[in-house]
Amino acid sequence: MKRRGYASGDARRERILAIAIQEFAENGYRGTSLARIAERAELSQAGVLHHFRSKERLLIAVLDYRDQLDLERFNYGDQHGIAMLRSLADVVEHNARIPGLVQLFSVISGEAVTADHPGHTWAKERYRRLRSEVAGALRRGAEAGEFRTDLDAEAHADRLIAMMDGLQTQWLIDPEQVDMAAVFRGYIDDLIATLRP
Amino acid sequence: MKRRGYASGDARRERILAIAIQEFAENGYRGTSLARIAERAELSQAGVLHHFRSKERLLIAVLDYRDQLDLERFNYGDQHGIAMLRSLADVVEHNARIPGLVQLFSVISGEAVTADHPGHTWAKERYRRLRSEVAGALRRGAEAGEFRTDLDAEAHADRLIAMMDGLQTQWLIDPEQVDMAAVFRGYIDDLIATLRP
DNA sequence: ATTATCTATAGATCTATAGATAATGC
DNA sequence: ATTATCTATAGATCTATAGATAATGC
Repeated sequence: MKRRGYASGDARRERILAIAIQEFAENGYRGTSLARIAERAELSQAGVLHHFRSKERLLIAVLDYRDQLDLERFNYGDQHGIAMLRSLADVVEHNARIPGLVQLFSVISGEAVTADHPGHTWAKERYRRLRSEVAGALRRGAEAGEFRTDLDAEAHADRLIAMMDGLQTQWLIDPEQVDMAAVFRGYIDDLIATLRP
Repeated sequence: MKRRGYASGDARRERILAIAIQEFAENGYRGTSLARIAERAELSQAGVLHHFRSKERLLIAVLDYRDQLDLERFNYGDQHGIAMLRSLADVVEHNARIPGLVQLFSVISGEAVTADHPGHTWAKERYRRLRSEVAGALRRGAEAGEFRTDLDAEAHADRLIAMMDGLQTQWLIDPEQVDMAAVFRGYIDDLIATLRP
């Protein structure tokens, strides 16, 4: 069995992770170099690889870390129906205040459409989980009488996720032009009206 | 004044362009190497740079070429109202048959959120043009009596573009799980019903 | 004369590993 | 003993340029 590591090591790992988030978000996986991360974390490049065995493992660690942050903030399983939809709008509003993390996700998802990208499996599973959680919450809303019972939960889940992602891309590329949070909230309001039984 | 180039050169440029589309689509700008393109086009890496003066210029040429293909297929300015919305659904259906080109756009847009990416300006202008064209076509639809007159054309344009892009990402990452064309057509149908005066 | 190629190479990168030394904490 | 570092380096890349040679077409 393995020991956990020394306290100074834990702190350093946190620091590397925080910097790696910024670098991957700014330059993607392929555009990011370990040397640059090492420089900013004030240790040697080999030092970074002592804590994370390869660049690929570092990316995975970053993605897991981000997922964990999300989970702490927003637990999809807790809500359903109209409350869940409004929570999604809150998430988008919150995201508008953290462009760095949004960009990480957006850039990596874009790169990861290729099967051999180290983030491919992560992205695939993330979408599957998100889709089934949102669809489930919609179905529970219909059962609770908040939505019409003939709604296509899967299709609406796909649409909701697509709308969030698509607005993110537009907003990141040209923030002046797109009020991501307002446009998404408009969509949610219209959707609630449409789905009313 | 400069001559246009010899016939054999034109053919070679076309070939390089076609291969570059595939490579940029597969690996992004940063993940693509001129050497690999050269190998596939059967000339030396320096030969590629004779035709396109730098890697950056090659990317720009690829993006312009793709825009031109799009323009030949679909002229947004020609249509408005419900017909325009149905045409958008046709475009998505067509895209489902050309994953390579869709992926090029998706990967480059993802990378290009960073301001220093060579495709950043291209992406920005592309979104602005698209947004104003779609919004204009919606407004003309309202004037023609097809849509209610209080519609927010800009917001709906943003939503439509976001839906197309977002569904593309999901579909590229996990084609089995998402029927991009069907989900988008469902959105269009619902939208037409909602916007009816 | 212009264009299309090639080889060779400068000058930067990059990741990952080997092997050494120092600090930590059971 | 384990962990945290470092330096040094192997072994691959990469882009862009210089300079030479061959083909094209006014």
